[in-house]
Amino acid sequence: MNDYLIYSIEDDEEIATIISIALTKSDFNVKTFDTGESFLEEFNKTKPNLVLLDLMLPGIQGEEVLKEIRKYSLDIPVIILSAKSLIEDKISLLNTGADDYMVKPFNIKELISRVNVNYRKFLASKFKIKIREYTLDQKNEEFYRYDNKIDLTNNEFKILKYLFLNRGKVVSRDELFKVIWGKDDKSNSSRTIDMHIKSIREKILDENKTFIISIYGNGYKIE
Amino acid sequence: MNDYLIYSIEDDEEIATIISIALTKSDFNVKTFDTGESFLEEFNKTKPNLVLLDLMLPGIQGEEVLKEIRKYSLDIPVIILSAKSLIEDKISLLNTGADDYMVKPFNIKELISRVNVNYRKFLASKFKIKIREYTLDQKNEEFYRYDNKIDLTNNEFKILKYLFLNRGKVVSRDELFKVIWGKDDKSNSSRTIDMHIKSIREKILDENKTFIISIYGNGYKIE
DNA sequence: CGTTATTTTAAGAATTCCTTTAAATAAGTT
DNA sequence: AACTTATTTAAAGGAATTCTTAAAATAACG
Repeated sequence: MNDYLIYSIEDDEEIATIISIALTKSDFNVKTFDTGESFLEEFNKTKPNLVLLDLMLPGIQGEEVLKEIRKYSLDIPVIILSAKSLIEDKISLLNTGADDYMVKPFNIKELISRVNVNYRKFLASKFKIKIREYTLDQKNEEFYRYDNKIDLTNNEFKILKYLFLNRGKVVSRDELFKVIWGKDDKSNSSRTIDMHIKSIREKILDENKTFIISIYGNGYKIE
Repeated sequence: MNDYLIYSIEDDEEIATIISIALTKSDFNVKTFDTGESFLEEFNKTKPNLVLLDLMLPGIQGEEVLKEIRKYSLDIPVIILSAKSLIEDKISLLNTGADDYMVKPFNIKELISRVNVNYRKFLASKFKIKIREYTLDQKNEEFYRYDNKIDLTNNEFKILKYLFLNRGKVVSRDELFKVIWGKDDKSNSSRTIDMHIKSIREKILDENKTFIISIYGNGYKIE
């Protein structure tokens, strides 16, 4: 299975099964939801790479679901799958931020092709890690706040990358020394890491220390 | 009119007119062609930002046109507009590299919406200049060969950017001095620009000097 | 073949980045 | 509140990178 996670929101069990089987055969990782509510609950925990969204759902409607997704991310592609063939609906949804719109009944192979259009683009962005308004690009060793590049020095970038890769975990100074400088010693005396953290915080506009958090007696972490 | 250039290939005069008027109203810059041949001739001179492509054309067929476009560029979005509603056609074209597929008769407002989906993405990539296998990103001050970032120093980047912006024109050392160092003097004695050119050529793998070309007695240029 | 321009090599100057030190502030403990 | 320990900050010297210059080697032109 490849690492492309697709959430499918579809209350018609038969259609949901067809979608799930076809995408799985194409090696995608699919998870199906029968309501917008159950999708959003999971969405708040784990973000998918692509969303297939039915419009007419029991409970919260598809359009509202799309708006919720777009509040969080402008990047996750959303393909609308709907029995509503009215042109007004299509236009409205595309303008609300949907990437594509297919009218039911649709051909499953066409759906796969349209998913693949987005998967191609995903492969190019694979090396990017996003946390809050920040994006760290491992491949090109770049760092962004919103769409703006921030120039970091070599060591600054390495430290930040290690914190990104260990999101949620407290990283000690000793650990950073081992990983970035490749040495075991000088842990207690030197304040050089603290200095780098300081200049990173300045550059990325985190002077309140809410992004890179100091854990007294233990090190630093990013939530 | 905005700076988004759309080529529409459509032999049905009535449809062509509708498309042209609607896109123009939405502030796009549209140029219409009634054959694949006439389109390709113009395409070889000027690249559009997006292509609307009818499949059934007199002479060369739409699918062949798409392949020609994709030989040159994987980036230019192509939306297929076709009376062929067979699912096999859709899938085949999407897999050949089309970004979208609309079946005729289509609603013109939906077309506009789908064009806008691509226009949004274009706005983000506006600051990139591509020449041969190289991409120069003015916004983030980055330089790429194929997909790989090349680190340039400040002055190296400025010189290369000026050559990119003046593609085809011979740029003298005096001109570079004025523009990049802001001074008029020291033109004849110093060899510092030559040194920068040398290290740029090394970094971007142009040691044969076929990309940055030396014009004896006049300066440098990029074709 | 002689002249002039460009490329290359090498080394010193300038700038940027890294590290250390010491003082100031903040966090936890009794 | 006072004490202890940790973190942050400011400043300065050392290290590394980038820029500039000079001079020799190579290439282009008439």
